[in-house]
Amino acid sequence: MTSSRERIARAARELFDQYGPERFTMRAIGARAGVSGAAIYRHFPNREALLAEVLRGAYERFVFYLARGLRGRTPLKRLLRTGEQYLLFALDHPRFYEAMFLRTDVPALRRFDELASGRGAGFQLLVDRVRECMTAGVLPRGDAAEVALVLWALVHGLAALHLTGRFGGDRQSVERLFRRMARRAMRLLRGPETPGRRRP
Amino acid sequence: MTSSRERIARAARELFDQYGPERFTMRAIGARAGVSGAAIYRHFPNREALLAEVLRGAYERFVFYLARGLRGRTPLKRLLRTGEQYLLFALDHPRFYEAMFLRTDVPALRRFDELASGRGAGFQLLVDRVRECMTAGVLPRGDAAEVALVLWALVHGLAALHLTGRFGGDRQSVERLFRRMARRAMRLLRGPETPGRRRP
DNA sequence: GTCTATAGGTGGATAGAC
DNA sequence: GTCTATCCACCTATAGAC
Repeated sequence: MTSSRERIARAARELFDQYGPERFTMRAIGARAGVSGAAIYRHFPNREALLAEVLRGAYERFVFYLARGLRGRTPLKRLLRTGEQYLLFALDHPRFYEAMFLRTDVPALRRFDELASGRGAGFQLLVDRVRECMTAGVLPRGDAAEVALVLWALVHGLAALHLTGRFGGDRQSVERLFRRMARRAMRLLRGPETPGRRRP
Repeated sequence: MTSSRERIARAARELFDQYGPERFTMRAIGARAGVSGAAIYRHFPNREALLAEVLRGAYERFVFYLARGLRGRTPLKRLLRTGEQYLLFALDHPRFYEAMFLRTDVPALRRFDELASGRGAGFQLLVDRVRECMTAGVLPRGDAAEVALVLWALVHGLAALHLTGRFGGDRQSVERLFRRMARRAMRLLRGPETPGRRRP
């Protein structure tokens, strides 16, 4: 037994996940939920509130992806896996990712600036993985937040260039490039002071 | 003596540079050029064509920025400068940069996919700088296009996170971080095989 | 060439019947 | 609660007077 509100929220979420904000119209959402556009206003005050609910769910899912990075057995693997899960979220939910990290013209997003910024829970998860590696001596000690920012820029840049069609390849090629990139970055981030394994 | 066509094109360019595609309406462009919205259709067939002209100019300016990277005195400096100029274009013309590299909902942009992709003149300039470094032995030999792609992702990620407000800092802090990032990346990209200057 | 007026479309939101 | 009808705002583009 699903209520109308649930069906509307579900329709809105699916519509946004598939097509992004452009087709996120009250009429289209209503049609998908089996009601008129006007009926939605009995359950949500306006489009903005409905969109906010959809995006809240997207951020939850995003953090859920990142948290899977904790499953790795070593600090380095946890860091790599966190980055991989970040990319997977972008590839699995391109419209969500675009809205969350690429666009600036979705007013409802302003409510979530905290979540999708250097102050958000997602980024903090990455910083924690970097710090963990530094503590374990896998990465040279330093500003964990800055290293995390560089890694974020790397994977975000890759995801963004792919999602906007600048990369030109398919999903598989992006995932492969990410793995090569991540390993190279980690190898390099050990710094010239510790090439190979001279200082364990 | 400036023709109406020139005044309209100029108004359109300035309007887009300042506010992006949202406010790029025929009425607003006409108002800025001192004519009505309808008058524009005597000089351009439709909004799309006018937008295409604006974006063509933006890509020219973009390549002009990148070409300044050629002024550096060493291969490494030319590469770093190319990246720096890339970032400067993004910071000087954020609305252009957004439209060219962040957005997917500007139909007129599809005409320029070549230019803003891995097959474009801009990217080729970067690949050339990387290959130059490899030839000079500053970078370890390898797939120049792939290394260029990683560098592109890095600087694009930084520009994109900044422009969408995820970075949180001001323009200066981004430029500073870029320089630290670029130097670190170059140091690291020499690879663990050649730390310091063991193989000149 | 430029104007005003307007056609024609889309989309958010409300009114009032049921 | 849900419907249809409608209002309002805003956009591109065209028609026809000047």
